Amino acid sequence: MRLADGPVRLQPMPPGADAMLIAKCPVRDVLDRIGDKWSVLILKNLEEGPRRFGVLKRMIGDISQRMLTQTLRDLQRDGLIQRTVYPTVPPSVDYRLTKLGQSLMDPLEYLVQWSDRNHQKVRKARQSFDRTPPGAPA
Amino acid sequence: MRLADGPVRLQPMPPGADAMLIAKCPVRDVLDRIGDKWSVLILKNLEEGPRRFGVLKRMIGDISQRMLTQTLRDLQRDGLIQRTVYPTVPPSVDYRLTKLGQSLMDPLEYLVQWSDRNHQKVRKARQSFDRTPPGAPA
DNA sequence: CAGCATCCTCGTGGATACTG
DNA sequence: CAGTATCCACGAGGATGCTG
Repeated sequence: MRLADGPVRLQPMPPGADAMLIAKCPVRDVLDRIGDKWSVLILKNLEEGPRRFGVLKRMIGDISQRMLTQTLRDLQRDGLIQRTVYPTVPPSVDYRLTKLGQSLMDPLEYLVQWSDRNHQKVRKARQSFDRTPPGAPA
Repeated sequence: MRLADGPVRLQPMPPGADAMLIAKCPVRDVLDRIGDKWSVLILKNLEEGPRRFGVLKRMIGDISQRMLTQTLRDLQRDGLIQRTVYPTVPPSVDYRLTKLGQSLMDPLEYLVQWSDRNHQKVRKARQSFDRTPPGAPA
């Protein structure tokens, strides 16, 4: 796979050039987007169809107005969702997945499935680790 | 990425929205892990086999010692990688994927594939968005 | 209704120095 | 070699008030 634009570095690089290594990694474009706190939640909510701003806010519940606006904007910027403004009074706006956004839901679904099947194991590993820290007495 | 680790209920929600709660969404466990800056890069490097600390550091190049140590410990805590200490002098430690960790690579691979195929579209959408901001003159 | 503007907290992660 | 320990900059994200 391509984590970098070229082969993974075997030797240290001058600082700054290495930052580009990650910056150019395609999967980081995705992870930086869906890795944030709200993107996946919003995407999931839009999977069933167009949703208005207020509806999204109520559905998610514990998202601030600020973060909803900002995340929606970022998703739109990346071409994953489309924003439609209806010139009514008061204004109405809805959001929906673009084709690109819909296509992202497929790989995302695999991740969700893995999570559903394995989150218990992760939680158990976590508890076990916390009970018996690395520096534990023999 | 600040994800809630406990129950989060600020206001009453419509029925059905409860499933969207962050605290109850297993995929958050995964995104919280792989969504950080280094986890995927490390996991990818471990895909081919056990790697020692110093090797990982050189392979990745621009990761600080602190973040490599910390991310490795978090991955270990979640049961995704195994840490093996060889009591040599000087000490030698290697890391490898657990079965759980390996199984995560599959859904991750779909994400990587999607990224490789679509990151150009994302970048273009981004550029287009930045050239023509939402509040652009009619 | 669907935002924008502002202030502020706190977690992530970088830099550096030290050690068994 | 494989870490710890500290300090610190930055930005994500929460709270609140205002607006077209």
